[in-house]
Amino acid sequence: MVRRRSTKIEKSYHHGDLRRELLEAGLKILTEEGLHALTLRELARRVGVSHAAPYRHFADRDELILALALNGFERLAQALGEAGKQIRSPERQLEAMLMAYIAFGKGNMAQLTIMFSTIAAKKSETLLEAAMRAFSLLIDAVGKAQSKAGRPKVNHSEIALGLWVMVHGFAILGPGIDFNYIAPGSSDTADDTAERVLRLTLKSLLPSA
Amino acid sequence: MVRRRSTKIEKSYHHGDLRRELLEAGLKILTEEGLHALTLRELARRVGVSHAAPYRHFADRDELILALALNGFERLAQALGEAGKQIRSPERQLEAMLMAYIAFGKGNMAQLTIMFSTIAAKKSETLLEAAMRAFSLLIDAVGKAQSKAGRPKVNHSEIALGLWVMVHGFAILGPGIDFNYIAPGSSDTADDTAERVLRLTLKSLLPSA
DNA sequence: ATTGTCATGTAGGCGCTGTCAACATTATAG
DNA sequence: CTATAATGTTGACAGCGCCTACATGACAAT
Repeated sequence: MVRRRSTKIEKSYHHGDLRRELLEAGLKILTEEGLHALTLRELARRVGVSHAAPYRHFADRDELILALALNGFERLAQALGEAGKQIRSPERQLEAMLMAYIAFGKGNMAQLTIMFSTIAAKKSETLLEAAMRAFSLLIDAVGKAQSKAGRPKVNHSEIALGLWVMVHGFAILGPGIDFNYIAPGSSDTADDTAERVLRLTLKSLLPSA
Repeated sequence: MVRRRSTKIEKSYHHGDLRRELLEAGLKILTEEGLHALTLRELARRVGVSHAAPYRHFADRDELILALALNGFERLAQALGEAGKQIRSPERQLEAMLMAYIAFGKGNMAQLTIMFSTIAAKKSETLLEAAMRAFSLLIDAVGKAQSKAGRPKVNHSEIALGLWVMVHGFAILGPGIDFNYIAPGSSDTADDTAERVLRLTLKSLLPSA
């Protein structure tokens, strides 16, 4: 009994996969129009159900946002994981992960914002765990980069934390600030500037790189 | 003809200082309850005017938020400026400014968020200038710390940028993340952890510190 | 002082939203 | 096969941003 909407032929009373489609539509709205445009009624409209249907899957708007925040950490972890897939050098791999973080933020500003504002609201332990799962990828990468250089992993979690907040800052500030105004370097993009500063920091923090 | 509300005796048709009071009440709501609670009608209620009165001073809600973002950069610049007032050592002064940024974020999360999300919306040149005014304080501090060490100010704006995005990241992530989970150090607070990581980075980036 | 103009505040209404309660339909377990 | 739980619909309510029409008063020109 197929009732997926993919073929959009059947129109049964029960939708069949509403929660997933709500999340997909929600992510789309969030990405394209921002948090203010993310409304349960618009969501219902897009998916083709009544305005109250979403309440069967999310207690309220906050819970929808929380679900999207969770999805954000999962997608972030995946992006980080794939970033250095075919790079051998651990230092380059770390660098690729950091740039992947910034790229994720660039393409998912609103989601990145809710990811951390939701965490700050401290409503969900699950969300915190998802965040830690993503972050542990960074810690590991720093550790590998250090141990490849033959030295013990000194302060490697502190360094990872520092790098994390740094790329997060770049991701958040990047779209708004004209970095050339600040760090003149012929005529490079915000990404280039971020990369340059990041490399500079990396070289300072882990001398092997 | 005094008609300030401070003594709340007079009740004239015209308020006299509505825009200022709206901003004050708005900042209070923003700080205590967050952006979602910042509504023009609630604002009007608190100040004691009709629900449409605020529209004589702000074209719409976004413009109110923009004004609060501008106010945020002014308060941030002031906080940074006062941070190292009675510290002589340039390195310590820089460090104090960085910690002041984090402290500002801790006490003004919602405002800090709108400051940069509003900048990202690129609606106001004035706002960008205010941001640059605040940031230039950081650049100067880095420059002084470098030149005191007797060496040329190499990359000093890049370094300032790196530090900026870093403390911004700390300010945003700090309230949400349990840093001890990540960077175990007996049992220190998030602030302590931030300070430790910051000092570590500082020492790497400007060897004089 | 009188008057006209303009800034500022008020009253009421529109369409949107989140949320709830009551009801309809279907999946599914026993 | 049938009760029951899960899921979707309808209709309502209050609060919101924002608009228009109107009221009040500050102030400058006469």
